[in-house]
Amino acid sequence: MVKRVSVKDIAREAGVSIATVSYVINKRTDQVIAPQTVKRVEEAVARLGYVPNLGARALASRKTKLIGLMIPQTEKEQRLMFSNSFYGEFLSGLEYEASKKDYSILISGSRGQQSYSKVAKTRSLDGIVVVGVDSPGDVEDLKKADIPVVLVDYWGPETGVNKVNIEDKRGGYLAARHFLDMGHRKIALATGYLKAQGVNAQRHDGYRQALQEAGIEDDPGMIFSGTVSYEYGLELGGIIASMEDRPTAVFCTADILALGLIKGLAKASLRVPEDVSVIGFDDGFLALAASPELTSIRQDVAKKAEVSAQLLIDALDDKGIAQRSVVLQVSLVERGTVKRI
Amino acid sequence: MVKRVSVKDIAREAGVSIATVSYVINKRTDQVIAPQTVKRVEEAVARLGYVPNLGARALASRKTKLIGLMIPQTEKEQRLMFSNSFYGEFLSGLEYEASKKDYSILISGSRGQQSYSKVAKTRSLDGIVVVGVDSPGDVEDLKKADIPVVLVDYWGPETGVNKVNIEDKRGGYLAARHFLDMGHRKIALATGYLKAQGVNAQRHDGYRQALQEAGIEDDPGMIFSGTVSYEYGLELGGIIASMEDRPTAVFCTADILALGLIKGLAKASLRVPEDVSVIGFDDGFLALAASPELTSIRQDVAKKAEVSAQLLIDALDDKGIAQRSVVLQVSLVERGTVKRI
DNA sequence: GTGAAAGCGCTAACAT
DNA sequence: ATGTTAGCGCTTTCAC
Repeated sequence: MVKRVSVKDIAREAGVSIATVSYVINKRTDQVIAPQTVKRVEEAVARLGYVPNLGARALASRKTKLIGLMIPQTEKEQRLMFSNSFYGEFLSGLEYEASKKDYSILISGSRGQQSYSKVAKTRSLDGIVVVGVDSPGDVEDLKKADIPVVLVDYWGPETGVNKVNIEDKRGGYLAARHFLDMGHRKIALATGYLKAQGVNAQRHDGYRQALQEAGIEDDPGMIFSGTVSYEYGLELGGIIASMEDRPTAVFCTADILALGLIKGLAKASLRVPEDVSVIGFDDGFLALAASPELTSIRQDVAKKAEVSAQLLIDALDDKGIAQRSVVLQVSLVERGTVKRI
Repeated sequence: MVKRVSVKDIAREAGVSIATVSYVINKRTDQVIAPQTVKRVEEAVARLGYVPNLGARALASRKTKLIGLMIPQTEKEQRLMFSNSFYGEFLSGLEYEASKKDYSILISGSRGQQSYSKVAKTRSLDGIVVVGVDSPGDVEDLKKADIPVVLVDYWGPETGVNKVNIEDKRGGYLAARHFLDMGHRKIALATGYLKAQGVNAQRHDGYRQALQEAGIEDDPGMIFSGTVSYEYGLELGGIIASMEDRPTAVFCTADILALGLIKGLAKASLRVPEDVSVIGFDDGFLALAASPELTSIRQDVAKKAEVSAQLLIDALDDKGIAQRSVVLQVSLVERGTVKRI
């Protein structure tokens, strides 16, 4: 590595001390520096092409300006789950907001003994955003890091952390309610795993509540739970097509699941919505790419990311571990995959 | 922040010097430490729950174990382009490979005066991967960072950097050739912007070569260039549908473009492949989600990411800025969107 | 207004 | 086989 330009070099070049250089670089208002000194330093900075070394700054100031984004991993291979475009979109929004305040994003999973808190300490993260916490144990671990935390898509009761959610339960309710309004009675649910504190359990709750209100009793045979993937949807399409007492409608807790399902049904010569009605969840561009276009529960992922960044950065600014909880709205977007019967 | 456990604490606890602690922690083979001393240190580490501070280590060793991933930004809002799932998949693969060697990934764009080289210096990145370099100027800038670089999807002539590409030109050739073999003569191209050193220009070249070989002369009216997005595809669908001398086939340089196009055509009551044949590029899950399933040029994104990580880490290990170039294969995957005429 | 000096946590000569 | 010590580049009291 070529010789780095450091504060020392700037100090020499400008004929001042390194402390003064530091004051100028950080535009500190509590230190009064003569305007001409400021100018000399700034010129030296420009002339020598100085850029601060955030690592060194972090060591001295205990602030890295680094935010960790923890993403769930695929079961088989332990790869970060960016196949689901939801995560990419979230990252995109988070980075956008964070960069406005000069924070960078470090991506990580929690592989093996690489726990969240360990990554946080090793990398001296200022704060951490976790999407889809796996278990309450993870939250406990996270607290050990002793930095502001934002939990996204997690419905656990824990306090002392920030939370960002959407109205998952209402989403499930809206979907099932819509099916009911359209005359359906046999309504299936296709979902990711139903972890106790996860979003799917909430969506399931909402779905069930709507059915109950309509006097329809629980039918475990109508609940299909697996991975949130196109492949699982595809598989389900085949399974549902071959059921003897087939549902007339299926609520999928993710658009990607719905697309797979529609394809799976098509392979079994079942058409949507003529034979089976479908509602998805997310309402990303996938919903529009489907044919017919997918009726779906809309959530605003960019907003979710923006709010997450805001809560975290606010907490970081306050120097305290704030605790807030935000729940964003969802809505039903009607398109072409639900038929009145 | 609670008191951090440092090497000093471990040294005191184990009754050794901090140098010894460092040696043990880093399992250095050039230093011989008595087994029992190693044991004492390791016990102290476990007892006190010590985790190294990579920031401090970086300052002393000049290695951050940080790899920067630079992603193109959307024009309007300057958000990282994770809407295209290609980038998410790439990130996923890169992180997976990098984490095996204890490297973390820092995500960044190049907003405003935040040039690649500046980010690299500020964050003391060990190496950098840039997907879809914008301009030759960026490459020049990148070299200023003076660290190993991997350029992905960039066909410039620059030396001194690693490059990872796929057979873009051959992909374009295969697509056009296939249309020709199926009897098509009026073949349009739908693509992202044709930057001189970009992948689209290559795919365009291959497409054109195939047409030329078939004695078909260039027709600028058959080239449609815009953003790589579902929306642009949609728009094109409408435009193409209303052409008086409409093409019978369209080669899209991205699946997402093809999906939009198919939908746009459908809105104009044109069916694929009955009225218009379509071939996409990437062959990700979108190709399967389309109906009918999309004929597409397949590329292996996970492999691309893996190779990128490998080239970079090799260069990092060698302490030199190696220079290698890898070109991965593509192939035509026939599905249901091309009709023989 | 500005500077001297300590120290953040760690590595790497160089001693011993 | 282990310890001493000098930084890495920066911020931050505390003097002057």
